[in-house]
Amino acid sequence: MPTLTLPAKPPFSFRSVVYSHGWMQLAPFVYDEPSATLSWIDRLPSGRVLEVRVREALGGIALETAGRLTKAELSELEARAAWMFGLQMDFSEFYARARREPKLANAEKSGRGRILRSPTLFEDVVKTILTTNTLWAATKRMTANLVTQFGEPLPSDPGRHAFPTPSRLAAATEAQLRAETRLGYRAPYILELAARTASGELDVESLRTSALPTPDLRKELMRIKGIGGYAAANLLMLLGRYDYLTVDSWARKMVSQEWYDGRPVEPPEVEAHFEQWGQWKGLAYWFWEWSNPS
DNA sequence: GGTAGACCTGGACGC
DNA sequence: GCGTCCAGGTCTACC
Repeated sequence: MPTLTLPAKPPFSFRSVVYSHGWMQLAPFVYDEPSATLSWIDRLPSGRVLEVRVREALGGIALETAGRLTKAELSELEARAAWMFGLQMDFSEFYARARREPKLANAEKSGRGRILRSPTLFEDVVKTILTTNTLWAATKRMTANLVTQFGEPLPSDPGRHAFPTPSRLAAATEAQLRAETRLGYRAPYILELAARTASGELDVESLRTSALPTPDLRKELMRIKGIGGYAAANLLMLLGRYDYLTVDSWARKMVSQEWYDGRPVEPPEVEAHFEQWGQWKGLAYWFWEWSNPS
């Protein structure tokens, strides 16, 4: 397939999206720094498993993959890439406010705002659950185990796998997910999510285009077992809703150092510092230039 | 609605 | 080497 170029609404920075959070370190994503190329193994709804490679292009992204795709597959791939990189997202209102805040003065120039998403929201929900109450190294390990053990292999290189489908995960046992995938107590959460999604009882992908007010959407996300306040806020950010903060231990530490001289702070104190940003507070917090990041 | 205690795992740390 | 703490929290029971 020839390289496909997809335009993005300016300002756009491929690097800013890739480094927007840790997702690019999670399987099946692979980021090659020298060539500045993000690649992953994807499984399209048609059943085709392929490697997708994306790099920056003038005004957007350049996407390439091997083999001939049908028209429907090509269209699906374009839609996925547009969603993952938020190509048409508009942050002009956020930038207008950020220009008046020294700690966010570089946001527009650096094209900050877009946050890397996975091809499906199901994958993002699973990964988000795997970030809770654990170290980042363990999140990477659990995700890699899931992909290797349950993802469909790339035909031309069976050692590489796509993210597992809901039905494949639903067919796993809790014992397997605990003992072999090392998910611990998160195993029943992942299993229940996969089973509800595979059966059609839960349509997580529909939440991408939900018109629900953010508090209602948050409640909807929190009906998924394993998704609490932090995880819901993270998923809302991925959905382009920034009204809630992802207040975790790292956030508390940053706010403590920034405004409280290192004294331990609670979530309400973190919230208070970004309240004035209204619907943009999640982004203001996320891209804040902390004095002592660690 | 608010709070205490349990929960897998594994790296970091103190002894 | 061993015990304890805790991390990009959440759930359940109880009040």
